[in-house]
Parts: sequence; C-alpha cells; structure tokens
Amino acid sequence: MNNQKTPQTPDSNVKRRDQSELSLAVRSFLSNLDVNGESRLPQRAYLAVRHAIRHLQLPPGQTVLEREMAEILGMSRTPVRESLVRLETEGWVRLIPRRGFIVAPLVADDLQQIYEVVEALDGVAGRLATGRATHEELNQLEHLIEEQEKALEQNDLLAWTELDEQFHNYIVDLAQNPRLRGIVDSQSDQLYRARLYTIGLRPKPTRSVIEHKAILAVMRAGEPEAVRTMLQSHRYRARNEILEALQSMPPLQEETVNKETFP
Amino acid sequence: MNNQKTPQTPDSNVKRRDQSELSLAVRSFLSNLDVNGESRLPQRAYLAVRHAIRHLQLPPGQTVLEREMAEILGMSRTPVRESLVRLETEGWVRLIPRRGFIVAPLVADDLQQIYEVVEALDGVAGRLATGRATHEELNQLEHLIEEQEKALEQNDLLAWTELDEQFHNYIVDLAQNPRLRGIVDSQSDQLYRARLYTIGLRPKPTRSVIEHKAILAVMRAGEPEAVRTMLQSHRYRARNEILEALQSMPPLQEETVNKETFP
DNA sequence: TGTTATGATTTTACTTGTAAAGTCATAATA
DNA sequence: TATTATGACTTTACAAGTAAAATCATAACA
Repeated sequence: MNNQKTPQTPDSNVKRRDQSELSLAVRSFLSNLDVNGESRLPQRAYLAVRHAIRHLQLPPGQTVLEREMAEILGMSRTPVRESLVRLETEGWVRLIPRRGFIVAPLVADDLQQIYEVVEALDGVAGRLATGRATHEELNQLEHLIEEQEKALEQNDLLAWTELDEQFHNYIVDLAQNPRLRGIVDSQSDQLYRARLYTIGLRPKPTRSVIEHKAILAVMRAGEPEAVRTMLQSHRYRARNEILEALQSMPPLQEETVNKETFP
Repeated sequence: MNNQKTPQTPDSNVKRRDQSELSLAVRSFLSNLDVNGESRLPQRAYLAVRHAIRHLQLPPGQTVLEREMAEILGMSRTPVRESLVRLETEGWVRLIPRRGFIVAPLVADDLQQIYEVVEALDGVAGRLATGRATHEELNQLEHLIEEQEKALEQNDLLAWTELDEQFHNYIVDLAQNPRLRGIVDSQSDQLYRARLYTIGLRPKPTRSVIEHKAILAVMRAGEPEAVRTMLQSHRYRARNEILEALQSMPPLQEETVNKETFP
C-alpha cells in the first residue's frame, strides 16, 4: 500500500519512457547549425528544426518536445513553440492536440500531394521566369547544368541532388514573386528528405540533366507556355521515380525508425 | 457586453496616441464571431482575426495589438500571438519587428502575386478534379451556377461574390488534396477583400457565369488539360478587372483609411 | 522658426509559472 | 493469463510578468 516507490526517479536500470531523449549526435547537430545572423529567436528555432527534419536527423514520426528543443537551442519554450506553429502550417510537423508535435511521416500519399502542388507552382514560375529573366541569369542556369553534369560524372548523387534543387529554386527566383517563392520554398524542400531516403534506389538522373537543358533552351527561345509544360512533366517523371523507389522500401514512420542507429 | 471601465486612462479630450483603439463596432464584430465548436484558443483567434480582415473590418494597414485582441476575444496574449504568427506566414498580416503586426496592405503588386499563385493552383485543382469528381458532385457545381444566375438577376453582387468563391472552392475540394486545399484556401481568400473593395466598380460578372458553364461542360466531357487552361484564363480575366478597378481608386493603406467612419 | 534632446509611455519579445489532460507502469481483479 | 483500474509523471495549453526597444510629446536650444 504505502510502499512509496521511486518518489523522484532514482535513475535505475528501469526502462525509461524514451518518449524522446534525442541522441547526443542529433543534439549537437541541432545546436551547431549555422543560424548566423538571425536575430529573432523564433526564426532561429524555425531554421534549426526545419534543417534537422530536412536532413533526416529528426526522422519522420519523431516527437519534438518544446522543452527539449528549447534546452538544446539555448532559449525558452515560447520561441520554440512559435516556430513549431509555423512549421505545422507549412506541413513539416503535425500537431496532436494535448500530445505535442511530431515530425510529419514520409508516406507516398503525402508526397503525392506535395508534388501536385509543386508541379503547378514550378510550372507557373517557369512561365513567368521566361519573360523576366535576363541573359546573365539564363547563363547562370546553364552554369548550374554544367555542374550537374560534373557531379554525375563523379557519381556524386548527393551533390547532384543539391544542384538540382538549386536549379529549380533559381527558376522560381527569376519569377520575382516573393509569395510564390515562399510557398514553393517550404513545399518543395519537404521533398528533399524523400530524395535523400531513396537516393541509391533511383535510376541515375541522366535524363533529368537532358531535360534541364531542353527547358533552358525553350526559355532562351522565349516560349513561356512550353516552359511550363516541360517543367510540369519533368517534375511528374521525377515524382514517379521517387514514389516507385519508396514503394520498395519500408514506409518511414515512427515504428520503423531506430532512433539510436539513425545517421 | 464587456464594457470595461477604462482602467487608468484619464480619458480627457487630449488627443491620444490612437495607435489602435478599435471602434466599438469593430470590437463587437470581432467578439461576436461564430467560432462555434473550436476548442483551441489559437484557432479561435485565427478565425476571428482572419474573418475581420477578410470583411475589411480590420482595414489594410491597421495595427493589430495582441493585448487588445486578447482583451476583445477574452483570452490571454499567448494564443493571440500564436494566431498572428500563423496569419503572418499566410500573408494576412505583416510583422514589423519590435513594432507589431499590421494588416497587410491591399496594393496591386501584392494582389498580382497572389493571383499568379492562385491561377496555377486553381488550374491544377481543376485538372485533378476532372478525374476525381462524381456525377453528384458535378451536379452540385451546376446548382451553384444556377444560384449565381439568380443572384445576378437580382443584382445582388455580394451574394454573387460569395457564390463565385463557393464555386471555385468546391472545385478545389474535388481535387482531394488537403495540402492544396489549405494553400488555396488561405491565398485565394485574401483576394476577397479586394473584390469587396471594388465591388461596385467592376463590370457586371455576366461573363464569369458563362465561363463557369463552359468549365463545367469541359469537366463533364472529361478533358482535364482543357479545364486547367480555362480556369487559368478565367482567373486571369478576373484579375485584370479587379486590378483595373483598383487603379481608379486610392490605394487602401494605413494613411488613407479613416478608422472612425469605416463600416 | 526649425532642429535636436529627453523622458514618459506603449508594445513587443521573451521568460517563467501552473492547471489540465494525456501516458505509462504497476497493481488489482476476473 | 488477460483485462481493467489506479496513480505518478510528463507535456502541452494557456496565463502572466518583465526588460528592452521604439514612439511620441514636450522642452531645450540654435
């Protein structure tokens, strides 16, 4: 009856709750992020958590505790919570009422939704960019394509992935629409971890580079509507490759992730 | 009625700062909003403020004080701030560091950006909806068009505006993509106040109804790509009408708004 | 008169505190 | 053994407090 056992947890070998307790590696990853000049604390927290999710350091399904994040990032809980609210409206994390935030699972259905959005926005960005880009800027695109070819020759798929993102992001920049910029940025960036996860399972992206060249050519020719169509089908093909690769792997969710052995 | 007793404000006839001090009408508008079943306070605040902005009760440029909102809505500052952060990422309000939130100004440049986004997303929604809608649902669209005709006959432009929104929103629903739904919802809804502001200055939307009919016909025929094109040019025309109307009026920003005489 | 300095006031930006709700281990019960 | 009850513990959801910064009115000064 009044055995009064373990009043304040005398940390024995008893299996703890393990609700979170991020590994030391992840903690250092989070706290060492270069959030250089950001003066506002919520913005710093936003960038740090987003970056960690993007690089699968915080794997899908992982719970994100505001107290723990606050401790790691060296701030109080409020700015962390603010950043989580923002990440939630963008789709990076999911709020389970009275339970907290978890990293959004990485499942085909979700990716499909993101792709449908990004395809459309990417397309319109290309259409607008075609009218608004200068010669200089188009040359910059060409430069990025050359870099991609180099990365492919060296079989550096990680570098290629980064360069591909840069290529598409640059086109969006050229559209000169900050709102479009913001939405595409947060949405398309959520595809990155799926690409990372399936990086060895997809065909070598030789064809992507060819398509990039074709897109640039049509931009140079000044045919906005053709650019839109090509970008859209380009994304569509990439989508299918990733979804197929994902199907051959276990869905990346809470249960299937071993937090200890993860990167 | 929460007719608070002006705590220590010696309210003489001295010209006060007037930084905010919302009129009684606006206060009651805000506090009487039907945020029925919403259990979470931040969600209630979000809906209330968004609704007030949408209906121009909180005019562009108006500063939104978290303390004041908290008082009006009967909650503390924390959930209000959370809702403002969300409204900021969606573009409804703008955060000026260390100064606070203001309702986003209603200027052509901004509207143009929103339209570019919505055109693309609306288009893809129509394309997807064409494959995914049932007969029942297409009939529902037809019903909405009939209502629009009635509203036009009675010259009820306000009702027509609502029905037009419903028509487009319904198509987005049919695309069955929650993420797309969320983005379009928050973006296209920001156009509403521009429509409200220019409501008497635009041509009678007879042509819109005709185009709606044509769009529905092509959906029935099952031609997704045609639906996309038509929706896009439909929005494009609407955009031009509104931007033209807006040009003939004073830009709606802080300085030009008389807070006392506003609705 | 026009410009600058100053201080009171307002408001955010962030910290901290707390009640309620949910979770999980353990015990009681069938 | 399987199921249910119980209670300590964790964590959010919200409230409230504080310091720093920006603003604005007024005064001092050229």
